[in-house]
Amino acid sequence: MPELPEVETVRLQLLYKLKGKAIKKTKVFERKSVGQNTHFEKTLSGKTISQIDRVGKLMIFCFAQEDNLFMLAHLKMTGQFFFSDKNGVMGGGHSVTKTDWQKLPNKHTRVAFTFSDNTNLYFNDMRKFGYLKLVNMEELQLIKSKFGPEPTSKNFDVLAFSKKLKNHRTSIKALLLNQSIVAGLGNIYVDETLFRAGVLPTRLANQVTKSEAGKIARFGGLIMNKAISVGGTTFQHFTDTTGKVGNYTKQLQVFGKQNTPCPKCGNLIKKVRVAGRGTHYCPHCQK
DNA sequence: AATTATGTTGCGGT
DNA sequence: AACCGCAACATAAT
Repeated sequence: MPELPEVETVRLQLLYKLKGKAIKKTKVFERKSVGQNTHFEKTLSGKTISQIDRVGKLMIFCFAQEDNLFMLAHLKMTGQFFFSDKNGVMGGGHSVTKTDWQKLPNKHTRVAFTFSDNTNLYFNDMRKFGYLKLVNMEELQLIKSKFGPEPTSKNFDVLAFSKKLKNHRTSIKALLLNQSIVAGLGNIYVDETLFRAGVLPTRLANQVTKSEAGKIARFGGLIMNKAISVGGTTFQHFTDTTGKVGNYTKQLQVFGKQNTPCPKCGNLIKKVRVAGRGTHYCPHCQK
């Protein structure tokens, strides 16, 4: 589930915990989760995490004294990270049940790292869609170049976005899910954004006016920044080390609210299938 | 018990 | 090129 706000929340928590730590040992339980790379463990041995960046929903681990090695981490639908030290476990990813973190590693643990101070990082991923992948600078640049701008960015070019919409005749929902158009929105925040902007998910992208495109961009950024500020929609953390507790779930207006009254007009929220995804909207407020 | 849904993305086919 | 549908996989809910 993690969309941009959730990934950003996880990134910040991991950065706080992992910056400066040297990898002592890596254990791969599921080779598929590291792109079948048989040198994964050896390559990371002794490397010190210096930074964690992010583009869209993709995290990018950087290492000290290494300008040509990066570890990409994509959570896809069910990926999670857990960090454990003598104080307990902290986790981030999709929603978590007790058994996920009470005992680690467990049956969903795909990769485990032990650092030189004997703290641990676990990558869990029930459905094995997510991955950790080692790349060089050239590969990283290529991957980065495929992402569109993020609506959360101050420099987001609304006019360029509006013009881009004119080139497509698929639904606005499908386009907002396309990470090469705008990066970071997923199924939940697309529905929330279109509700706030008053635009039906089924509207063809090339029929969206400049004014509506502006609203979509503005609300998309606003909603995701707000979600980041409260720790995302589905992120749960357990031994709270930062003092930040929060959950955007409470602020959802339409997602998962089918057959309940619209918060603006009171008509019932509908759920249909658009672009192959469950889609929630208000038939009265969205045109 | 079989079917359907789930937060993502990349692929192959039209 | 743009777009659709589905596959990747596991689990919970209907």
